[in-house]
Amino acid sequence: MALQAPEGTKDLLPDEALFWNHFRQTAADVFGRYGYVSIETPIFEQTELFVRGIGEATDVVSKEMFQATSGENMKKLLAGESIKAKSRLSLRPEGTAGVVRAVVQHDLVPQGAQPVKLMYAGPMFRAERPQKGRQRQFNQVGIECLGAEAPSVDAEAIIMLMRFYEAVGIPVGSMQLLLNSMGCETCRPAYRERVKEYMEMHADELCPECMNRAQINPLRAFDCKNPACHTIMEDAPKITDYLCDDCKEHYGEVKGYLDGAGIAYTEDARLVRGLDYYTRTVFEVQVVDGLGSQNAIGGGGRYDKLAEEVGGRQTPGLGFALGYERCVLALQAAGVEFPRAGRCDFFIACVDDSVRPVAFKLLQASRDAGLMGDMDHQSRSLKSQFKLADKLDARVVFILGPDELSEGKIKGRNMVTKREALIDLEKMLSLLSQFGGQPYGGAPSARIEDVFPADE
RNA sequence: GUGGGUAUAGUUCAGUUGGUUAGAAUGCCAGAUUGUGGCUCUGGAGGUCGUCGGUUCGAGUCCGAUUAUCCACCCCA
Repeated sequence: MALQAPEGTKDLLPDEALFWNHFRQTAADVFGRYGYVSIETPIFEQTELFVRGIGEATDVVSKEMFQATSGENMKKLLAGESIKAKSRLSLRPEGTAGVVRAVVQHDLVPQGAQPVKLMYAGPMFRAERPQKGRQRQFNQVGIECLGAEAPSVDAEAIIMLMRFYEAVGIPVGSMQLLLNSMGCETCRPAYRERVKEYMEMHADELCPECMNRAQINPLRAFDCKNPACHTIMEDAPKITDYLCDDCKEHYGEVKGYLDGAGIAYTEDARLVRGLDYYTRTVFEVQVVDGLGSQNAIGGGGRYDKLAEEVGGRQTPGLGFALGYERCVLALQAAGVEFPRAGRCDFFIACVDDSVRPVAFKLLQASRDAGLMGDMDHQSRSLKSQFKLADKLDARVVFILGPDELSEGKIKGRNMVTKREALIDLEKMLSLLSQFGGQPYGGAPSARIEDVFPADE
């Protein structure tokens, strides 16, 4: 049997790849206005980064990471030998840890400096069982802001996130923004203890898994889908009642900024994110249609201790990530039209093979001048060539045959108006050559109207 | 890791209580008189029915295994 893409992976075929590019471009446009600039970090990192950054007890790290060890080291591991810590590599399961590592390594936020605002877009890897809205390799777009503790940064990022969804076409009414504060190192431990105590009081009513959570990370029990646990946890102590004064103030100011910007949100004391690094503000955006049970299209929060965790100086941070594939599902559910394939200025149709060399030369000159066009390479009938031109959505078809060539002309046909006219081949070539110089990547570029005016 | 569903043409799917040469739509290719697209019409190519085994005179159809995939749990974007 023919080989196929690995479990949980998906090819982005041309139309989809086109939309992925559009999606990233939109993100760059929106986030760029808020001062975010791109960063590219490796797709694999030392495993230790994720263990320390995300947390050893998290599901993401404890059971969902793809190891990416070299062949030599893999042999050693299989033979039961140990390898150096720095040789233990993993494919990144999320983007934040790598970005924070880069910020620390290159000291992008020197003491007392302005905060740094970074964005990224690319594939993440988690060895989970695939289902709707969940793949083993999936694409995320995310941002990280390091060096600023102010609540305005939190609010700004949330506003920016919602603006992005809107820009990319997700109906505002289909989204719900959930907001919570998880406290900091001074108030959360006490709160955790209270939740743990509460859970132990209700030990016989909670599922075994939640009782396990009570020991490792009690707050995660808020996420349990078991109805019984759900009702028990409804009455559990709420973090908002236990926030220290600083956290309470911070959270209040975030909400104030959001209110002022007219951003609707739902406070959800049960919103606890599954990554250990989160502190204070956490948020998640869910959609109602199209996503099955994986209904979060984006989420993030503040992580004021993460930089220290990976060996840097104390640097407050905040970020979010949004899942590309899930956004696509949400867009499809909302019936949003996807942008079609790119422009095609012209197509050169050859009446017979004798004119192909001239057509080829003209085609190349046109491309060098900045036009997008193509010709047939299979000696197809003129009729077929027109069909092909139509499929490419060419605006103009140039027809070149022995008749035209003998007079030094070429015929053009506007595919919309159906107007046809003969133009001088030499004039066309010299016109195109004026756009030479830096044909690719440069500004000067011919338009199809320059060569074949739309109407006269 | 656990549970359930599905597997037939490039794609989306039919296929009767097991019975001769496995179908449709769409896509692809070619024609419908002279060198011209979309619409329409006609024709054509394309499938060892996921794989292996079993029951049977006979299996796309029934049974088992296996693989893949989808959905759900867990968790996350």
